[in-house]
Amino acid sequence: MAIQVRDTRQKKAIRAAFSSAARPLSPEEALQEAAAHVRGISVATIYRNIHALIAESWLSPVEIPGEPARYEVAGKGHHHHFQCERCDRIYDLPGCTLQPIPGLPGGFALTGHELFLYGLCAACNQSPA
Amino acid sequence: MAIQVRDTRQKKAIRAAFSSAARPLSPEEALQEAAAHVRGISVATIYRNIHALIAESWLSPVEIPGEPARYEVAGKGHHHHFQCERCDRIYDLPGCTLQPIPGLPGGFALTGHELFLYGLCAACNQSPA
DNA sequence: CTGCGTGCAAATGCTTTGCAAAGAC
DNA sequence: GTCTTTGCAAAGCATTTGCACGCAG
Repeated sequence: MAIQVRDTRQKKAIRAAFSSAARPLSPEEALQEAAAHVRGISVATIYRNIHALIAESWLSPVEIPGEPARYEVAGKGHHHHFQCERCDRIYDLPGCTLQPIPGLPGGFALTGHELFLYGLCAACNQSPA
Repeated sequence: MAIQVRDTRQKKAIRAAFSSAARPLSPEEALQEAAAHVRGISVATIYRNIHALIAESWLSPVEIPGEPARYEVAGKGHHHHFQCERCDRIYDLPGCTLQPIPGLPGGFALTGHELFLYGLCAACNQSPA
């Protein structure tokens, strides 16, 4: 599959969905957003365009432990994510405050890290249990 | 599905697989280990017993971003994991050195975290590229 | 003996892919 | 018009489940 180059109305809608979202979206969420502007858009198209946009470095994947991946517009620099345990939405957290990593077993080489925080988002935190 | 209570030869083999492993195992890895002792053991049995052992708090799941979950024997206390980018194996890291988490957006409540480190394990680090 | 647990195979849920038709340029 | 991208439906994986037989207690 070569990189997609044409600017179709589906691709525009998908870009718009991610651009206007304040948080990483799942393919399903992106589909719903995009479907509001392009009726009949299919999931396959969402997935194909997500991959194309990643190849263009316009999107980057946000892999959540034990959950389907989300995606967000690239270029935000190094940061981590917060998942709400009630609504399952993912939020961006500014920056990375990780201290120098300690005691790796001998012979191991470190190249990167991922940090996830869990809790309640503002919306869920305020609403009744 | 009620908790499984019988000590079948399959369950023994599965427990043995995780007990003797020095690292979290995927269901597939557990199957291969267990199959060496119980011929004809099926994947379904692996999954069913993994869930039963989790319900017994004997196993705990290790969810990896973007990868099928691994499982390890429970009771190790709070710790994190390291994934080798070459062989994809997961290793335990002793303890948690995470500093108090900083600037959460207003109204958010923190309840937990997950940290993953990536790099090369000792074995892969020494072998030719 | 009496069921619970197993193996098998069919069923999921999410993601990917083949193919003919629609549409970008 | 040409060649890419779409929509649909079928195929893939990892995991789950239904069912009849086999084995633990």
